[in-house]
Amino acid sequence: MPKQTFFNLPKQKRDLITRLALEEFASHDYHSASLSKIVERAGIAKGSMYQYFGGKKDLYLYLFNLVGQAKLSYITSKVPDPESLDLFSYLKELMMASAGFEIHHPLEYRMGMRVVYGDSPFKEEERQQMKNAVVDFYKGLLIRGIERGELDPDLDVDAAAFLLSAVSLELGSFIMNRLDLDSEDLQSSKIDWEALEPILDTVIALIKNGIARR
Amino acid sequence: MPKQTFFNLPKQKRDLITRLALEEFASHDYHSASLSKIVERAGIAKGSMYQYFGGKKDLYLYLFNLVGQAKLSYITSKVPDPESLDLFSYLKELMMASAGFEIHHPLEYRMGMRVVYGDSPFKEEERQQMKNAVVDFYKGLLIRGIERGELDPDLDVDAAAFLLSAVSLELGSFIMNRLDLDSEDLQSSKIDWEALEPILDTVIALIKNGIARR
Amino acid sequence: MPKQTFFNLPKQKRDLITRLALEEFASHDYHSASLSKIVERAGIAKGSMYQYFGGKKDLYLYLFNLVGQAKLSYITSKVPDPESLDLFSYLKELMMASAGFEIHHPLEYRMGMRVVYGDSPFKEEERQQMKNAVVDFYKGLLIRGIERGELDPDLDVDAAAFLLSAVSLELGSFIMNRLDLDSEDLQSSKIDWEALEPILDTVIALIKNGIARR
Amino acid sequence: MPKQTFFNLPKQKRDLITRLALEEFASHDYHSASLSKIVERAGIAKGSMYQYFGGKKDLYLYLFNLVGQAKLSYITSKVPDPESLDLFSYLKELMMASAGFEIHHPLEYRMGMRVVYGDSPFKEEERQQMKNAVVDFYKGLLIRGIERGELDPDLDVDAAAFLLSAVSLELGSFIMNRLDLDSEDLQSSKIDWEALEPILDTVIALIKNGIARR
DNA sequence: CATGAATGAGATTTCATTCAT
DNA sequence: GATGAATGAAATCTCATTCAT
Repeated sequence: MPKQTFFNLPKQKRDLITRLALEEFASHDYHSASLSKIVERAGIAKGSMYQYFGGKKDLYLYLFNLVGQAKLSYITSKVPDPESLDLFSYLKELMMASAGFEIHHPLEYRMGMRVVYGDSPFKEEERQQMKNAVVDFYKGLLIRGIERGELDPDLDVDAAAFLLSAVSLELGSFIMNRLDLDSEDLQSSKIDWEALEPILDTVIALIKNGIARR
Repeated sequence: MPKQTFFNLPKQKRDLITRLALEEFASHDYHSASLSKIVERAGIAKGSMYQYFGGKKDLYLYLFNLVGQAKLSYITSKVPDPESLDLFSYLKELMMASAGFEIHHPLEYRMGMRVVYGDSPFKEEERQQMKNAVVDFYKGLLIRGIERGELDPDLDVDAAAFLLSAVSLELGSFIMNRLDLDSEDLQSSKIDWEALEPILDTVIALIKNGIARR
Repeated sequence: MPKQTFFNLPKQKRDLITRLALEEFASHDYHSASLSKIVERAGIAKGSMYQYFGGKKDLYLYLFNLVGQAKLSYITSKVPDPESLDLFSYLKELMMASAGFEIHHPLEYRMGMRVVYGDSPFKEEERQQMKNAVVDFYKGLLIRGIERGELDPDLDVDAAAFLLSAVSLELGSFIMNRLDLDSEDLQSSKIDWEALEPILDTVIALIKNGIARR
Repeated sequence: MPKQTFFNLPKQKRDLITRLALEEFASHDYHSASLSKIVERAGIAKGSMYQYFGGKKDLYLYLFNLVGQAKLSYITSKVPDPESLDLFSYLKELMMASAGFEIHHPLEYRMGMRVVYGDSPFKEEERQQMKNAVVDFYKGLLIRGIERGELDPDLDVDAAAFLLSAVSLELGSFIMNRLDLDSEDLQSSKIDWEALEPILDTVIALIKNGIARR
């Protein structure tokens, strides 16, 4: 919840501040991230940041929400209507979109990871809620899958949702490994988008059928 | 590599310092963790820490090794000979032991997670190596499984190892959720150890057979 | 290269800081000089110094340049055109001005001596360059003297320049001795300026004719 | 004035400590020189230094005296009886010996320079006394020269002594320049001893006859 | 006599935040 | 609304010195 003054800024300036702040929080811990560095790079006065935001925490929360919205709208725009696909196709689209976000918005991705794993001004409770939100989303998906007869009604939905959430959390790391990329490649976004699909096919197949011999 | 001074301390004091340092590094990123806080809580002089350790980084590396050894010896002591079990039984034992460690050594567990995800004095390269070590371990396991005919020779070993590593990373979080525990419960270790087994059975089954309807 | 912040300060405050810093660096080696002491005496916050300067080294370099400029402008203002005087008269004027600077700017003088002889953030190479600059200046003077027929063409210019540089370095010490002064007298500047001239005459005569019997 | 315990040490150990301490004080300011570093390198306990010496200052004074004695005995051993030589030949021998000391005992030389120019636990008064001791020595020499008819009775003895003292202080620096050496060459003592003589001849001639055209 | 752990002062530096202009 | 100087707490680390064993 930045102050109104922030939204009164010319879009260009607002975006500059947002981007630089995001870069800082993406590459540093909440505690280690430095407002001083941000304002220095942005070429604005330190006091101005306090005209725009209530303080460091306020800025953090703003970016956090921004990242969440960005991810949501990215994925929403890429993934088709869940009703039009069977569960596993939908899962694949979802994960491809998710991977796409990580690749095309590496800053947002890395900030998101820090929210989950690193220091943050959130209480532990709130952190758990975030993780649960993902799990709950997958739970909803699975329940619908059962209702539509795509999944076994006896499926342990909690456990399966956990499996999906664990995979999706680490998926980015796996893809980078598989494509032999590193963070810098992400920045420059020279990703072979079509190379993504077979990787996801493989992962989804494993989730679907397990690793056991048939 | 603490200095000899540290090892000459009476065990009680040494353990106190180790525990307090571990608590600090378990609840804060490397940069945010504060030597000053540690010595304050330990009731020792600031200079004394520098008699014991070369500096912050030295202390961190010491704890890091400690955690690694603790985990290794814990798991080694709990998990039976891999040759005497089929793959999935072994996996279950492994993950139970792993979960047991997380439950009974929550500080060590959280410090370990920070090494993987948070800021650290390690170079990115070294961090990747650690993650890869886990994946490689699972790869070895899977390859043996194939050789023993327990797994399909066509299994994508990399992808499957990634799946296992992702699950094992998040397993602690899932168990805490399932048992409705939080960090404080972990500290007091009032865990129903026998409640663990069915949870693992479920997870292993999912990994084994996937989530699809049969 | 202090920050703009420093130059924006009211002259009074800027001068206070400069003077106190100069006093500290004049009476202590670079390593021993203490920013903490300076800010304490100046009655400003520790952090403020870092608004003004990049750090200890930056402050040191600033003072170093200040001293150099002060000396240059002082001497330039006192010493007449070298073309209008014979070599030894010019030398005398030069050394009188130099002594005058040492007497009237004792802090600057002592800081300068420390740059030459004491610890400093300069590399040894740079220190040599400074010393050489003085020697080179005298070499230039001597060469011109030869060209103008005032000196023997066979004069060993290097050795003579060394002699002049050695004398000029220690001249202040000699004058203080001769006039029975100490550092405190310098501070209060109760110097009999006219007493200076015969001393310099004597020294110049020695340099000119040597100490041997004629 | 070290404590008796120091002199009770086996010579080998005593020399080791002396040498390492000298190295430290030769390359650092009094303030910056570190007892900790010395004992670390010497492999002895910190407390032991306080059994040997009253403290940092005591150690410093001990080394200071040692250096003085070393220089005195070195020069005494090299320079012939002053009665057997004319003044300028004696001066030349003196300065050659002095230069020889600087070259063959660089640590002692550099420590001596620090005593004169750098920070030290001596009061300013004491520092002046040391400088004066050198000047007084040259004064005695000059007075004897006058008495023996080698110098003009009207010579300004004070000024001439100052000249000699200034030259002798900087002589080392000049020689190093002339022979194109640096500190490291000193350490390894690969000095062409015979190259020294003509340099000194030149310098002495300048002192003797001045730089003026005849 | 030797040891070396303990101490606390003091060093440089960074940071979030406030507030007068 | 923008500025940026001022602040002081807090961080890491080094050091000379003491003292119990």
